[in-house]
Amino acid sequence: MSEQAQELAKAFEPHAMEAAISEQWLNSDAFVPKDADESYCIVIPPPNVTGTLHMGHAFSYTLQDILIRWQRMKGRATLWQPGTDHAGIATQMVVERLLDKEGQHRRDMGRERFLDRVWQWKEHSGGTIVGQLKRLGCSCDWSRERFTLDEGLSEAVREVFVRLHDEGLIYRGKRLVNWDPVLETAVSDLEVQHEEEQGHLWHMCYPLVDEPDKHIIVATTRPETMFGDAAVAVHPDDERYQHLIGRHVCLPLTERTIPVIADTYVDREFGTGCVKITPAHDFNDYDVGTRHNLPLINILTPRAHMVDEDTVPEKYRGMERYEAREYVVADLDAAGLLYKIEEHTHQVGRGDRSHAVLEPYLTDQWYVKIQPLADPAIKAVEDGDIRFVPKHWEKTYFEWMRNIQDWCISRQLWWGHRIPAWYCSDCEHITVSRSTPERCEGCGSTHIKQDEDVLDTWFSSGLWPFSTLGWPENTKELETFYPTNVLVTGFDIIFFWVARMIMMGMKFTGKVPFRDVYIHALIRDASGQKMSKSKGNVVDPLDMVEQYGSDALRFTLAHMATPGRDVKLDVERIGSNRNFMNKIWNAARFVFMNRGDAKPDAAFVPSSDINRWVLFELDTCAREVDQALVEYRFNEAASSLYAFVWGVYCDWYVEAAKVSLYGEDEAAKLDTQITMLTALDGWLRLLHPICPFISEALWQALHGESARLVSSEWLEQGWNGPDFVEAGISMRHVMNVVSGIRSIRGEMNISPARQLSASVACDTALQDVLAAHQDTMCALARLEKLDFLPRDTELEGAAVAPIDGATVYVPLAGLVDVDEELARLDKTYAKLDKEIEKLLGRLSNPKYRDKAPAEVVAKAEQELEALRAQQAEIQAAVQRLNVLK
RNA sequence: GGGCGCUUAGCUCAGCUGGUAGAGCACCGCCCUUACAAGGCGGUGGCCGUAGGUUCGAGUCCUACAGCGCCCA
Repeated sequence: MSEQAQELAKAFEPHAMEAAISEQWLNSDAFVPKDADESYCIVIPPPNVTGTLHMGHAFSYTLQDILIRWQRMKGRATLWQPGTDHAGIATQMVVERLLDKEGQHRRDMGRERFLDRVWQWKEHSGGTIVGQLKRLGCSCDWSRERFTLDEGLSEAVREVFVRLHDEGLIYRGKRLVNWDPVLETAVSDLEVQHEEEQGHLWHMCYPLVDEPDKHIIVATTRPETMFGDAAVAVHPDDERYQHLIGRHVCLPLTERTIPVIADTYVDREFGTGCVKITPAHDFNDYDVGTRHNLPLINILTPRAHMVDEDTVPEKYRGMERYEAREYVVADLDAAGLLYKIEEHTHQVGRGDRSHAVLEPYLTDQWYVKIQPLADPAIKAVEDGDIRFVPKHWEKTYFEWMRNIQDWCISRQLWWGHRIPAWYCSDCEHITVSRSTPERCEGCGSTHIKQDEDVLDTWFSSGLWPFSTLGWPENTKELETFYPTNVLVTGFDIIFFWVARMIMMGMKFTGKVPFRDVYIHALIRDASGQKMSKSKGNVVDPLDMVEQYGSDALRFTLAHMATPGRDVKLDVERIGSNRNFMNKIWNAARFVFMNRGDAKPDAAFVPSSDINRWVLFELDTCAREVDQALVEYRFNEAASSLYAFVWGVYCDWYVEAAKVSLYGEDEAAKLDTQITMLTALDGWLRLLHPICPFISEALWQALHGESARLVSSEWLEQGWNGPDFVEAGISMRHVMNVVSGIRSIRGEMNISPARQLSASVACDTALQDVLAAHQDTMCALARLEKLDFLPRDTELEGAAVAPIDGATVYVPLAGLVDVDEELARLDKTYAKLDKEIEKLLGRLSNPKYRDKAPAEVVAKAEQELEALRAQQAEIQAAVQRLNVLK
């Protein structure tokens, strides 16, 4: 037994092995890009610094690592740029919750102390996810790790802000925003989750000013906002209400009167066809208000309590919005002004972080004028400069980009990039500057104060592909790696992030940030539910790594990464792939036990068919894997490897190789030793991108401890010349014979331990081919004897397996009874019959013969002939057996 | 309301440019054969959601419908 085999444990044990390999990689420069003519770069979608690795991350990053490792092996200068995102709202919330437990609040602490606390927390737990990525085997260049709040990246943010501002593309405006009353910040349209909720439709009576005994009934889902009403609107063509347009109604519970206006926005079918218009608290009403020049009446505080102002009757001031609703409804009812209440389901907008019901709220915010940025970004995809994979995601992108709204970029948070704008208290001027200014740009006053707010996190993430490479400096990295090759991410952030990177990239570098956008699916649990902590159906990738090893998890994820479909993760699958890893492990052990003094040799041309055949199959597998990865078909790469390694190398090749390995012929033995090592070397290379740990460990066992697969070359041999093709054909026949015998054995329940003898009836040409592999067939089919008969020999008293070009006989003599064999033959006959009928149906159609390509017809005819021959054999066999009865 | 996706073996899913259905798991036999029982060998199982159409030929292309899911408003 060789040294390597002794070192390898009998069963695959990922823990220690993965840790050791990981350490080797991380303590070397294996992940640092080498110099090369061509480059390849992926920037990591930065995980949230507060986060821990979930299955979605594991999936996405596994796919990226596969691409990176594959390209690295193909010899490109390869950079996987890592980093994390400061995740403004999420991180601030986490720390606020911590403080809450200590009975503290950030407002009491003050900005500086609070931020100290967040940084402290970031230092403490910010590294968690990075450690987890390493555990997964991610081959990022960790020496280049970035954080969105780093100095360099912050500089990029200020640069972009100032430039956009100077060009008039960033402006400050007072308008309605989506306001989160719990977090007390504005959020963008994208951060609103619209959910259908059960609510009510309150029908309220607004009396007419000049006919107090008559009233208009308005229907609303938010009665408490009535204090902000500026009008009642009806549809201009609504015949029911023509006489009301232009008149006034009394606003109940107040002293105010408001006009009745006509606007086509009103849906005549909805409610009563009369709606209250509250311009300061509803997006649609805001537009109506603008058209009709209505006043904006704010009635809410930032925390969604009723304001302490004249607009709200004294009684309701300070009430929380839902409390106020109850009182308003009760008071209207008491006044006889509540007509009815209906059950009503409607869309409610909630904050995606706080889950609080958002308020349309009138505030001053900073906006990016987006259309000038969007146009080139749309064009880049239209022109094919950026390619979505799968392509249909383009539609989603276009749909959003073509209806894009100006982007609210200010957030009323503390954690993030502070807006580089200073307000002067002596004049109205706002100074926007890259560096902190001493005085007001307008009047020179020193009474300036920086904007309290920070920028939306996505504002900095949008710069990620070039800010991480050193922009705004013109760095070597930028020159080498930008535009990057592919962005790998989930569809859920096409708008949030992908679109913004394209817009910002085009604007500030003049180039697309990446050529391809590979959109992968979402990971769900085994029953198709989205994984979430609250549902408790989260499968923790680290648990899986713990249980089955990183390679098994990675292989499973790659295998399930079919384009355009969500992934239902079944833990059992990971278990079976762990078994695959064990299979690999043991196959390698076998090779090491039997390698002798041989070494793998990529230039070696084996002399035996078996050895040529396995290299031919390996070559095919290499092409398949390579092509699959070119097309981002990770599942096909995984399938090809599985089929080759298990189905070809382990199931057939290793078993067949034993004949020469255990035999006396030293030349044949060496031929096999070199081949099995060469093939192992080859498929470990192919396996490396998907299963880096086990492939690395075994490759080092193969080549010696100083060898590193991670920095080695991809397999590109070309074992596909005529000799290899021919060997493949010969082996196909050999395997047919073996399978035929195994079928008889299996179906007749003949013990595997029992040695059989068999005969093959075939023409001399095939006999020549098969005779060369007699030992192999005997070994694989467990035969003590195999002989050959002329093609049309009929052997009596034998079980029959017709195969392509031959008939295999296994003498029954005392093995099984005749009836059993007859039943088996019947079954086979019926199967063939079905096939034949199908083919006949096709071939008997003259149009088919006429129009189908000649080679297709010829193939069908050949098949038919072969099937008929097999059927004839069975028929003959049945007759012979019947004589015996 | 607009858009997108899915529907194939008991389960989870492959099936790329149309050539006549595959895998894993499960299940049923027989085996602890000196790499591996986390294994080996053999086997059962499918009107490819429904209805039309194009075609010599449709799981694959087109249309409609149904069910499920997602996104946007």
